[in-house]
Amino acid sequence: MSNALALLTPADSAACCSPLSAQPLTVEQAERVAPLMKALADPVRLRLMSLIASHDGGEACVCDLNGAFELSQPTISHHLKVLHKAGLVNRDKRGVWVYYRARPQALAAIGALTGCTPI
Amino acid sequence: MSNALALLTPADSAACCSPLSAQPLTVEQAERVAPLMKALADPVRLRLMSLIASHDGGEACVCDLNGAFELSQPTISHHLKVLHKAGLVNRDKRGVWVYYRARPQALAAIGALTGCTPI
DNA sequence: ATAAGACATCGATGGCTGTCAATATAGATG
DNA sequence: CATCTATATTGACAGCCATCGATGTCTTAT
Repeated sequence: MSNALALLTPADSAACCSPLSAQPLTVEQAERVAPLMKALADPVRLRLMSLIASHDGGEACVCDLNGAFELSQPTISHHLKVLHKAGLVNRDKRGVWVYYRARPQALAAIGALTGCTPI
Repeated sequence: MSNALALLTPADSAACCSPLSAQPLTVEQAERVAPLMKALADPVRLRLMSLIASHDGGEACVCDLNGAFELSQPTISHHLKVLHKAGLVNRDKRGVWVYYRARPQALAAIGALTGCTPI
């Protein structure tokens, strides 16, 4: 699981706001960010990510998430796997339960392109 | 072409940074942002958007864009159409040439979720 | 050991997507 | 009008994706 987060050098980030508008993205930058955005570009996964990130401690149990959707348990499991493979969430099994924790750096990597980078 | 940009109320934006982590997205919010992100979640379209946004005057002629990729002209045309339908760029035909112009509000709508909202 | 619960994986299916070659459209120019 | 150039549309194809039911795995409880 290589990390897709080292997207921008400090110099890039200095070009606040929207580096995407500051200068053309390199092929490499585009190919690193696109999978992140793709993983998040789904209503269910956006809500999952938001539910996890806004939950107490920045993490949520799958048992909390399944009930929030009118989708089968395997489908939710699939979406969580996509988020996990993209590096947007960490997975932590504790006893019978599995907790997913948001990785703010991953979100920031997208925000760094489309919005304003804090620092 | 309904506008997909009125994503967050001023109250939402006040919750800087990463509203996605502040409270769970509503179904409606998620369904409005996801198509925007989906349109941008492709390496070619990310570069197209960046080329357009960073070009002089925030707009670029298709003739400038075709040469930047090793893809057929119809394929670039297709990707521009996707960006246009998502509301990420405006289309302006002037004579024989077509200019695409970035809509910063659209980018900001994504940045507002994943990063920090300026104002 | 057996059963029950939490979550993941598998296999299938219908729909969407990126790409191209071929063709169409429309404006400019001779 | 005929032609050239810039861009879009069409049709086809291979590959990916969201979803489900069925099943597997692992952990705890009885």
